[in-house]
Amino acid sequence: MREPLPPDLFDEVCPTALSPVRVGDKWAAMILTCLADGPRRFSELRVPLRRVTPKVLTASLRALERDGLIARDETRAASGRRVEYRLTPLGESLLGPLEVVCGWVREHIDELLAARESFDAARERRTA
Amino acid sequence: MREPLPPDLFDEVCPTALSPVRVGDKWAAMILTCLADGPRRFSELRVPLRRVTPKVLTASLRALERDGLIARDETRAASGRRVEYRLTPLGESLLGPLEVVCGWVREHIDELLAARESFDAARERRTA
DNA sequence: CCGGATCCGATGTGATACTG
DNA sequence: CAGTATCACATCGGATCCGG
Repeated sequence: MREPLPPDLFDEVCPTALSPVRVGDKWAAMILTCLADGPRRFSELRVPLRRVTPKVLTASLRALERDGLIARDETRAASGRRVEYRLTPLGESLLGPLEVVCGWVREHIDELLAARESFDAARERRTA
Repeated sequence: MREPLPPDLFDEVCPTALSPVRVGDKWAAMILTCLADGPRRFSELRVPLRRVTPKVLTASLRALERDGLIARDETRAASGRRVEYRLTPLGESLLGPLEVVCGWVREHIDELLAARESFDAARERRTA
């Protein structure tokens, strides 16, 4: 948690768009993962999620907050504004199931991609 | 499996739209569940999934087939056409994780709905 | 620093009608 | 029986610009 999140955390792994299993919207699973080991600031989350615009990140965070999976803590000080997001107990309880499906995807992503390629190739042949 | 699928199988339970966890598109998880105990014909699937139009059901089945999760078997006979869908080994391997997330939803759906209601009520107050 | 406002294309979902 | 064709609509994700 003390360490900042690496910028390439989701660059290669976790191709959410490719997985048949989704948690919340496009970015929700990554957000939960980022919060698994402690609270994070908005700008901290933007590092690994650098391909998402602020607006969309806000929308995802709001949706997770609405579901009671994360909580938002805002503190105003002379140094400026500080907003932190953290998992609620409910959000933490979702980490287990989330890891189960992530494990499944990691284990079978090759079969999945091969099946798609094969299917698309067969369709291509039929169209041609 | 020999028994037909009950028409109200998904009427109350499994409010997929309410769950933050999704498998494939809107109907994919229900389809996999229907196929868990054996192959089913297109028209058999339409019984529990009576709120989905043929076009959308076809699209869902195609998507699952593309991912290699189900297989499509077509046989033509004098009695007419017969198309059956069944889980592939890959599809069967997904049943475990699927049940894990379904269990989580069953266990926490009340907290989830309460959180949403509370959040929306607070937002309502702010707007007013 | 942490967003909101606005616009827009892509995608998902569905009703209705029709077909090999 | 097992789908297709067409049209319509809502939501999602993103680009861009703006604000406290």
